[in-house]
Amino acid sequence: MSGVSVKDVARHAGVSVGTVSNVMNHPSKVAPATVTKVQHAIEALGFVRNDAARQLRDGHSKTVGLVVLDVRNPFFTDVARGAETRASQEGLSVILGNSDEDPAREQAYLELFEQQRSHGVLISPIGDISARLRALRARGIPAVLVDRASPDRSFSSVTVDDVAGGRMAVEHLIAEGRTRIVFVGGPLSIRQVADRLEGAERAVQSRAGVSLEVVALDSLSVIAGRKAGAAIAARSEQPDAIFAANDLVAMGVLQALMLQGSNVRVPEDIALIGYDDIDFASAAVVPLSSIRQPAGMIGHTALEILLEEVADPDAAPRHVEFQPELVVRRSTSASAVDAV
Amino acid sequence: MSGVSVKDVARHAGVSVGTVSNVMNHPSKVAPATVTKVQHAIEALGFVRNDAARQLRDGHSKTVGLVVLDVRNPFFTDVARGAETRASQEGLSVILGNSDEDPAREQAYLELFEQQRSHGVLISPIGDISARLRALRARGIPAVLVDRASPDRSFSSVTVDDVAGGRMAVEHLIAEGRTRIVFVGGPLSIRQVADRLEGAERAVQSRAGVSLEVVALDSLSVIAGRKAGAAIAARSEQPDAIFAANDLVAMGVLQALMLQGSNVRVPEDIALIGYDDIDFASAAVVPLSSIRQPAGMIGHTALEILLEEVADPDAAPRHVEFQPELVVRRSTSASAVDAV
DNA sequence: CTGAACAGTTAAAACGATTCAATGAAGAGT
DNA sequence: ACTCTTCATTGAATCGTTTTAACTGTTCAG
Repeated sequence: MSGVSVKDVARHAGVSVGTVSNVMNHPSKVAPATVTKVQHAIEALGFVRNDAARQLRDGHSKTVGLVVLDVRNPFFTDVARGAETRASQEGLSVILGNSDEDPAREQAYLELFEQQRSHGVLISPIGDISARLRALRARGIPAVLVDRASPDRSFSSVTVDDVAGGRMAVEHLIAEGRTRIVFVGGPLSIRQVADRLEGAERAVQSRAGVSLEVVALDSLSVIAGRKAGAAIAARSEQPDAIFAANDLVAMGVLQALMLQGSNVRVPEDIALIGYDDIDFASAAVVPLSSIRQPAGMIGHTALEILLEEVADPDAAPRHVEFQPELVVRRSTSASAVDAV
Repeated sequence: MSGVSVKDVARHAGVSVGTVSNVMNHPSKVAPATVTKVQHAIEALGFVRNDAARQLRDGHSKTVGLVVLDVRNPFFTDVARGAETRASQEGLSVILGNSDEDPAREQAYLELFEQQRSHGVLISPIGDISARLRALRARGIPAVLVDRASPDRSFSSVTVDDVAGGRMAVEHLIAEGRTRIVFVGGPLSIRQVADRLEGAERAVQSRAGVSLEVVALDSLSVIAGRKAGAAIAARSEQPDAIFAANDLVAMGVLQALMLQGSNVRVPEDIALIGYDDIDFASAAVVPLSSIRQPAGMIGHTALEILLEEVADPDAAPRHVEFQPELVVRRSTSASAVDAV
């Protein structure tokens, strides 16, 4: 039922299997008449190449693995789309893996990509996986870190300057006259979170009379943000500004602050700024100020670098760092004309 | 450098390749002492199974393909997560393909899954692909339609009753006293959109004095919604309610209506309801009423059915239909206590 | 003490596409 | 008429795993 192989095509077309293969992979090496003859046979038999066999022969597959922290975060789906666009130009497919911030799942995906002998791997790591990535590299599978540099810079990376982003966010809050600032985010083991916090701390250090408190979360989700927001809304002494580690968290915080019964006004009582500038930020209850990152560009660039490493495995690692951008909307500035 | 094969493991452990394979796949057939010996060799050499070879041997891969209309729509990422959860219990991986509502890309993904001899395919189709799916089935790759039934019911499907959902949305608007209703959505070639519209029409038919106008879009995105919203805001004669074909569109419409300069109030002047109840709906400028679909459940169930079909290819197609649920928030009812 | 049953292991035959060295055929040049 | 190219095609080997049939001991029932 399912087994139509090159052999069948060859027989049907009256040529050898080698010729059938050439028609598909090096048509220029084959006489035009033969090409059409073979193509007719392929058509007639409904032949579809068995990718496993092809992969087995040439050692690696036509796929690129991408492991992200959270598929539900639009930032990462944008990264994925960027990577996919570039990949498809090379005839590669992107396999999207969702680690959900779980090191075990991250491992499982790397294992899968290794078994599949992927062309390469793009990863936004959660745990310390340099050992694992080194093993992959030894096997001929390069890796590019996305949204996070490797501690020892031994792997290429495409990042956004999260420290700068964190600083921009908090400097903006300070410029708006805020002094009691809370950072909401976590886990701090995620480098992006730690960096944004570090940026925030630096912004505060240079100013007298400004305090920064950290509310740690165990995941960067709307739900976690909601919980933190509710806790803050219930306090007797409230901060006058909140910097959320990403927009999902910010949306959750915002929901909690605006709940019926809470009498917190945003931005009058508490200013709120997020991070990523996802599509939904501008459509929030109160349009959300945020730090914009060029997500699609990041994916695109990461794949570009990966391709270079495939072509030249011994090339020195490259580190591309994009600069984030402050987007001011009403959640931090009552008078802001909301950018869209 | 990369080539550690069973043969190497076998030599290192002093056994035959068959035994190595048995250690990995049927450990009970092998003497305990031999098992540990082989495992040590695997460890020592850093052996990782070549999936292509395995696939080649047993005819099909350990992956399931999933093609969705739009990865950026949280509804679909939720479906994907549901499917992935179930799949990983069976040791299968889900390959997520994004058709972006483009039939050509949809084709490309099906082609890929066919070449990879996937276990099966879950698809939320854009074009008419029954012929293509029939070909897949003939090759032993079952398909389950997600969020859309096949016209001739020859393929299993997991759907939500979109006609009922559309009806619920518009009946709710009518119950709130609205009479000049606009449906914003498209393309109508997408069955979900057509069904939701049909439901809307049915709701209107039964009521006198209620009109329904259709504003067609060419894609279900925030951007497209924004454009439609702007056009509606600029009219001299405005509708008093808008039913958007999904939440992304609704968010776009909402952004446009609330722009500085527009003096449309939601819900006072125009009530707005979306579809899908994505996480962000409750965090919108004006919390968004919507029609909730059990996204994760849909993915989970679709995969479940797929597994059944893999086990028994001749089983009759199954059709599971979930019922949608109305979620009322402030965008349609000023007095609503916003559900979260 | 023979034969059967059984456990553990092995060697060899698949799976299907690709590639490369070898072969054949057809012209071109002398 | 002969070699020399050039072009098209072929056949066989190869990739790494799994499986099956065959083989070797060993144990045990009769």
